[in-house]
Amino acid sequence: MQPKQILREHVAKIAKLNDEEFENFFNRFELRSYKKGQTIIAAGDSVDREYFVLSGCLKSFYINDDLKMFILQFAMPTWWTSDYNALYTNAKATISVDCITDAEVLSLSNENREALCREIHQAEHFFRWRTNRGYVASQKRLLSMMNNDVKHRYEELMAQYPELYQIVPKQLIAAYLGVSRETLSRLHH
Amino acid sequence: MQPKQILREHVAKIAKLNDEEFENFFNRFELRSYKKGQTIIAAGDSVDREYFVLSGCLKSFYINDDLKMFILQFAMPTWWTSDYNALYTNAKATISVDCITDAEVLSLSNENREALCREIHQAEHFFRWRTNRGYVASQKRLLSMMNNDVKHRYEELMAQYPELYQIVPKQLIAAYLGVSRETLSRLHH
DNA sequence: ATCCAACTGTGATCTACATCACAAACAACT
DNA sequence: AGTTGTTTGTGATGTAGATCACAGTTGGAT
Repeated sequence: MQPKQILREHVAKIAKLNDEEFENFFNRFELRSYKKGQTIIAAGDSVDREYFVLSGCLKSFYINDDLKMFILQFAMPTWWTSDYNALYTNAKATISVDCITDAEVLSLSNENREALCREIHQAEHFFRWRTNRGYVASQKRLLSMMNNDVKHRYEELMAQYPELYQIVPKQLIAAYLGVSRETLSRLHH
Repeated sequence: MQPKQILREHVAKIAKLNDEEFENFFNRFELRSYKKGQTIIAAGDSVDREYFVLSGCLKSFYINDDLKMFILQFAMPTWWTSDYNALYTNAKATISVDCITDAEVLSLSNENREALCREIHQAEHFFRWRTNRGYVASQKRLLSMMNNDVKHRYEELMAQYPELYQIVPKQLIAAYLGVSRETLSRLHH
């Protein structure tokens, strides 16, 4: 399917844009391709874009002082990702984003998003709902983190995204669950 | 300060509403007062409102099968709270909200929020930014949960909201940090 | 002032998970 | 096919924090 069509169907679920509006909407994006392992945002970078995944799988992650990695999100097709704190506040990135597989994305600058939101009321509506969903998902994950043990969290993740099992090395799944790769490996006993 | 003025200043930080628009905005809210300990949303309820805190302190929390409580948020003046999952999806509440102290709030129905967002572009803008901030804060907390030990998380919380120490029983602070009250108590050694 | 309920501190013990160390399996490139 | 790096499994040991039990303390209601 065409990038334009993918985005159109995604947006149509939430916002009603006529052809002219969607044309304007789509034209604000840039199509980009990345290879497996390529970095899109590195910690320390200035961040002025967010990314809508068309194909492949990205991860957004934080690396602490002991060089331990924590994964915030696996971004699959039709997911959005960036370092939103940096993007919204003009701070330097503390979250990095890179490619787990080859990937195609549509990238949108902060400036263009805000322009769209100004020009097209329904665009603002769309981005409001997108973040609402993200917020609810993030709270759910926080609760699961506090409430459930690793096994439970692992099964939850696999139930929700079975395709991850194929694509993503287990040490990355461990970094998402907030557990050591050794402990994750021992789960199958 | 008057409820109207508190809301006006809060909204003005993000959205530009003229007098007429703000009048419409404000009139959609209902002023409510609650006593310490009163429940605003109980798990299992239908949820059709969210709450803007004028004075006092609320908590939003989840209680698991073992009757253990986890606190999502302490809602202080100018904070918003609800069970947003339930509110957005029309599901029954899994998150409860009640009053840690006597409190005054402005409540806004889902319907009225959506009407405002339809009628006033800047209202939609406001609610988009409010959730953006919440989303970023929630991700930060998730990372801190995975990365830092209890002591670190406790100091972080106290640095950010020193007033909590006075108002909130320590067992509730423990429930926010995701730790037992005994462990929190032993932190001061 | 007194009573009851909610809150806080502290010891003893238990457990989920981390860390370290090493070996085996797998993939990728030349 | 062989070399190199990346990923996974598994044993041994260490530790942060949970849980249970009980005592002391605070605070609101009558």
